[in-house]
Amino acid sequence: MIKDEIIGYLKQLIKENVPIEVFVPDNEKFGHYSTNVAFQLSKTLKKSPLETANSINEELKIKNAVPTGRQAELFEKTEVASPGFINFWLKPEVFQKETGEILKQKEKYGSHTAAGKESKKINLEFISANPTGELTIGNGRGAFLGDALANILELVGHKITKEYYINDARASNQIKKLGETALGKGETYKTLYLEQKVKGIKKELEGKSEGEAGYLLAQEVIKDTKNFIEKELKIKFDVWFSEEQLYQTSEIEELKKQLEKKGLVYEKEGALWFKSTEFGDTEDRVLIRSTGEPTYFITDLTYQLDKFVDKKFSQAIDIWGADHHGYESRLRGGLKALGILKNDDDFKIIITQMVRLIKDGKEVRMSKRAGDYFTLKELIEEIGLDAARFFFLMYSPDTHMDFDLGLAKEKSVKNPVYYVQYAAVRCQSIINKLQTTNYKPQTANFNLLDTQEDLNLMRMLARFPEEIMKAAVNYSPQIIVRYSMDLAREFNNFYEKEKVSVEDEKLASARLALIQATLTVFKNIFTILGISLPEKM
RNA sequence: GCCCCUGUAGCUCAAUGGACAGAGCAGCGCUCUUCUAAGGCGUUGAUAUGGGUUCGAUUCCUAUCGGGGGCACCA
Repeated sequence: MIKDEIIGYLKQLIKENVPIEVFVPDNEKFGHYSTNVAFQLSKTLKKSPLETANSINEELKIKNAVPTGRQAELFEKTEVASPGFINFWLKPEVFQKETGEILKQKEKYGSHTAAGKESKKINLEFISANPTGELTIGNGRGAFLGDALANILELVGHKITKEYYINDARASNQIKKLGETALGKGETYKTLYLEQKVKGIKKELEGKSEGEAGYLLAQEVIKDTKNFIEKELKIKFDVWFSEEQLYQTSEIEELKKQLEKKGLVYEKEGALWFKSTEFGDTEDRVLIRSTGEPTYFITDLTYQLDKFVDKKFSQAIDIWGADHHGYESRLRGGLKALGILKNDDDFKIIITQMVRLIKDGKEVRMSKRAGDYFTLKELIEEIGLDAARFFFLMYSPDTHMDFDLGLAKEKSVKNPVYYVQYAAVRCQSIINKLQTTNYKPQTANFNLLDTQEDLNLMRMLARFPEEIMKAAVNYSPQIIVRYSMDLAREFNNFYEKEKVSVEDEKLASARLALIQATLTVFKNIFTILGISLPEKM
């Protein structure tokens, strides 16, 4: 990454141990890249940030004057700006060379090898919806987030296992309630969707207990869900983990003993409680009910423990809906008590906030139980997978999203996803049209590309690996979505002002190669986000 | 009452503690004999409120006032 090269040079100059940050400033009058390191240094040096920045810049200038230094190949100009920023302008060759890298690395461009740093083995669990109905729009948010995040983390060199936890235990209350619904003895989950599923397995249900009936019905729902996730959402899970299977082992029992041994449990009113208040929870929680049945808590704790102990993941990432947030301190406390977590990040929980669905100016209440909810399936039928993915991914999970159905549908042409796709399709279309001419992009001389628009586009392309890294470190796919919009804008600007088919064939070849590089980055972005590249628009 | 998010432009959302707070949509005015006008250019417009920490606060702390969600021997 270009950014890292700059950091490398600064490290040679700065002996003090301070973090060196280099970033792309918002305003281009502050340079291609910029650093605030003088502010950090001024404290230890007891000089003003401006003085500090000036002395660093003087050293940079001296080194830059030596024609053999690599540094001299990097900086065109460095400048100090009040109150203490150092701004860098890089030579065109830096970006011209980087554009060549894109064409060389192709679909690998943007990825990082985890050499030097430890490549983590990460378990990423998401969706994990209860098998009591179809996936909701809220599930969709977690689904797309998890899928894109997996792609991003893989690009920076981690090994990701995508996992779906199925809450299908016969002994659980939820499955029993589902069974009641299946047998017509209760209406907890009564929906049209389930009624149809029940019809399909009427014979098998006869004479079954509630737990068994619920389990059977759950299997039908899961079959559907799995199919929907793979075929419609285009998400591929590595592991589908069944809660019921956990009940078949002795692991829950063993965990109970382990906690007892550590003195972290006590009995009260016939139930076994975990002292979760010792780990930051607001109250203690039941592990084993007075009926002798384990709660979801101990089952889940067993499951999470299994990720670290048996399967040897170095990090587990869970994506939850907002309604589960209260559960975090309990579960985290349990894992801490067992000595599993070295630091908080080992078990990373990402909470996605609610999606409010607005229809005709009014909020559509979504409840599985009420049965009048708008499903993810319906949403995708209405606005398409690309738009759905893009729209959900462009916002931070912390945002309480308002999703206006009418708007999404009616204005779908103006949805930002089309803006980005349009730019990519334009690239493709230019390539299709011109690649049959005498232009030879494979022998492109990028040094010929030196107009403002050429350079702006190349600079934007060169940021891609840096954006991937930023997105990975912050677990934030929305960074890539925002970047894709910036790139589309930069490309459209380029398109307005520069042409590929110019008289000078060498220049034309270079331009065509630049278009190819742009398309490559677009394709890589689309792969991360899971959206398609239309052939025509 | 306690806990988790959250309050930025007319609307939906951005901004690892950085410089003049950015986009899209909506509005207004330009722009297609040229590789896709689903494009480009210009323009109007915002950090809920009061303290604090800092060279620097939309960001961190605190109080107040709003909004969403959660507080089960459900999962």
